[in-house]
This record gives sequence, structure tokens and C-alpha cells, in this order.
Amino acid sequence: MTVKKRSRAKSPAVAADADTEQRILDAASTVFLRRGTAGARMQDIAAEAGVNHALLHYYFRSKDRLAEAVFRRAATRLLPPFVAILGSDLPLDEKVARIVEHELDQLREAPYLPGYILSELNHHPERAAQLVQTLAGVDPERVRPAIFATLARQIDERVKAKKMRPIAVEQFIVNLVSLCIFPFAARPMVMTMFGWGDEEFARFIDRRRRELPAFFLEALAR
Amino acid sequence: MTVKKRSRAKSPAVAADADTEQRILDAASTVFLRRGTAGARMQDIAAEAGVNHALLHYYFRSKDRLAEAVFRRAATRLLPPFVAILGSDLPLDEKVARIVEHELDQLREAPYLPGYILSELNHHPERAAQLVQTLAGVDPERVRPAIFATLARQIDERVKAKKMRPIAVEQFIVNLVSLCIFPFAARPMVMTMFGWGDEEFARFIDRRRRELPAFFLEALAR
DNA sequence: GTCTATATTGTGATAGAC
DNA sequence: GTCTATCACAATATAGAC
Repeated sequence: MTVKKRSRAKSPAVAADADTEQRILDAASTVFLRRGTAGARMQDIAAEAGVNHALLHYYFRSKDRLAEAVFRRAATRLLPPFVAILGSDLPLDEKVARIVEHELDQLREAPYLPGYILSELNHHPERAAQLVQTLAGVDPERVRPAIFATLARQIDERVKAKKMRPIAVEQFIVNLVSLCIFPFAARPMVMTMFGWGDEEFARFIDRRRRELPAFFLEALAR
Repeated sequence: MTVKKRSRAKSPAVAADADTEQRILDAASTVFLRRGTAGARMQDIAAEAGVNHALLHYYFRSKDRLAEAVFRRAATRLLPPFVAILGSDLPLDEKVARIVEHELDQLREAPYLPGYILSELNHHPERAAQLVQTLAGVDPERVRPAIFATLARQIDERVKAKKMRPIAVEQFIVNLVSLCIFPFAARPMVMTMFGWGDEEFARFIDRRRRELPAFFLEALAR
């Protein structure tokens, strides 16, 4: 059960090709994100990385550990920026605008990310807890109230100023995340339903990036 | 390659216990929805159904066919009502209200459905086409324009009456679907992030069911 | 129709040469 | 570090008795 610690002091002189461990991790991300953890084959990952499949075990010991590394990296890319913006002291409209722009820009480059994360969390809900800790770096019990307090105060101020209808913080967050992430998670369905190819979907997202902040903020205005 | 047609004329006299094929399909749904198609094991399905695993092959021949049957059934439950309401001649606000109520009621009973559908479609995008045909019963090229035309007309009328800001039909639909379905697809994440158990999530959905129509319609009002 | 027993792959993982 | 060869077992699938 003890984890064998390998010494991996790469001599920079030989590094003509990219770091192998990194290449494997990249390949694993590609395959896991497309096929899902359970559906992915170690052999396919090895082929994608252009290495022998024995090397995957040399570097990551087991499929489970490799999958965990990929999941951790994927989650780290998706959530922390969101939390950072939401917990900042920017004005509310600015937060919304930035989140929409950032998420849509990010996901345009990695459209499989949302589907993969949601899929993994549905099949392995226990990883959600680990995820929250990873993204916070600390106990979520301490991070959550901080974001909530800031956000709740901002909402409350706008409500008091009669510029906004009341809304619970949780509903606010879920609405915003839904509108940003779902279109990518449902990309195959959306494209088929509308009879789209990649370009049409890209244009759809472009437009969404421009119009979504107004849509969202208008929903709360009064 | 020919599919062996079995004769399955059940004598109603003996049907003390439930139809076995149905029991298997139900069990398969349960397991596939929780574990995903690739992650599910035929043995687990057999155990869940309380039958020998050889029977799964007797009734459904292979895991692939069983998975397809489950997927078809799941998709049939999720989408047709949505399309039906959207394509009806109800007034626009009524459509929104009914969709929200119906979807949230439905998904409260089957919370794994959205995650499962999205997951399967991400891993097997080719099934999306089959899905659209299944739900329409006919060529989607004929069904899509009909819904679009009705909806576009309704939106246009409200815009002309200065009661609504312009919005593309596609964005309208995706926004509505996002707000209804995403919270369930992201249920494990939402519950963990907010530190919720089942009851808190249920209350969250209850509240959402009441407030979402207004939120959505206000977003479009002017 | 339902079971037991068995065949047949597919796939993760390791040993050991280089 | 990287490869070849091989193991061990899990999982789908089938044969055949009842």
C-alpha cells in the first residue's frame, strides 16, 4: 500500500522532446474528457501520447490515480476563476459581465470540460468534496460564508435601492452558472436540435457572450 | 448478424410476479443512470433486478442493446413534453410557466436523468441524431421549423408591442432549458458547494419552481 | 424462461530486458 | 526511462441442462 516514490530528476540537457509525464497527462485529459473515465482505455491514452502503455503505470501507477490527476486539473481550470470573481469586491454588474466573458472564452477552448466534470461528479459524487477543498485550498466551511456574505450584501444593497427584485444568493449563483455552462454541457444536443455544425455553434456562443450579461441583469432589475 | 426473434407470448395466468423484461429494463435504468453506460456492470443490473445475469442476454442480447433501450426510454421521458409545450399555441408566459413547472416536477422524481443524458451524449454524440428522430417520430427537418416559427412569431409580437427586448429563438430556448435542467445535472456539485443534504436541495427546487418563471420573463421584459 | 457452468475476449497491471 | 512479453482477472457472452 505504500506508494513507491520514484526519483525523477530530468536532465534538462536531454529534454529535446516535451516532458513525458506532461505528455501523458495531456493525452489522458484528451481521452478522458471525450470518453469519460470508465469508457477510456489506457491503450488509447498511450497511443494519443505516443508512448508505450507501460509508461502510464510507471508515471501514474494506476488508471485510478491518472484519472484523479486529470479530474483535479480539469476542475482546477473550471472553478477557481469563478469563485475568485464572485468573491471579489467588484460591483455586481461587473462580476456578472466578467464571469460570463471569462467562462465563455475559456469553454470555447475546452468545450468538453463541463460535460466531463458533470459526468464524473454524477458517477462519483464523493469526488465533489475533494473538489471543493482543492479549489479552496482550505476548509470550504470558511470560504463559502465569505463569498456568500459579500454577494448577499451587494444584492441587498440593490434591493434596498429599489433597483432589483429580491433573490436568494443560491438561486443567483445557480442561475448564472447554468446560463454559462449548460450550453457547453449540452453541446451535442443543442447542435443536433438546431442542425448546427461547429461554426454555427461558435457564432451562437459569440452572440451569447455579448447578450447574456444584459439578459441576466435585466432579469433582476425592476 | 440476423436478430433472433424470440416468441414471448406471456400467459397472463402465470403473471403473479411482474413482467421480467420490464423488471430488467427498470433495473438497467437504475444502474445505468447512476454509473453511466460504460461504468455499469451487467452483473449489477441482474442483481438489482433479482434475476440471473444470463437473462439479460436472453432478453436484450447484448449490453449495447440494453443500453440503447435505456437511453431511448430516458430521452423519451425528458424531451417530448418540452417540445410539445414549446410548439403549442399557448401564450408565451404560459409556455414558460408550464415548462418550468413540468420539468422541475419531473426531475425531482428522476434527478439522475439530466446528468445521464448529457453524459451519454457527450461520450456518444452520434446518438443525438437518433434521439431527435425518436422524439419527433419524423424527420427533424420538418419539426424544427414548426416550433421555431410559432415561437419566433410570439417573441416578435411582444417585441413589437414594446413589452420585450429582442432575443433570438435559439438563445431563448437554451436559456430556458439551462435554468431548468442544469441544477439537476450539477446536483452533486451544487449540494457540496452549498453544504446541502437532500432536504435542502429539495427546498431549493421548490423555491425555484415558484420563482423561476418570473425571473425568466423579467429578463425579457422592458 | 430461468438457471449453472463455461467460453472468450478485453483490459489493467507487472516483470524484466535494454 | 522506455520497451516487450506476459500475467491475472474482470466482464461480456454463450451453451446446454432443467
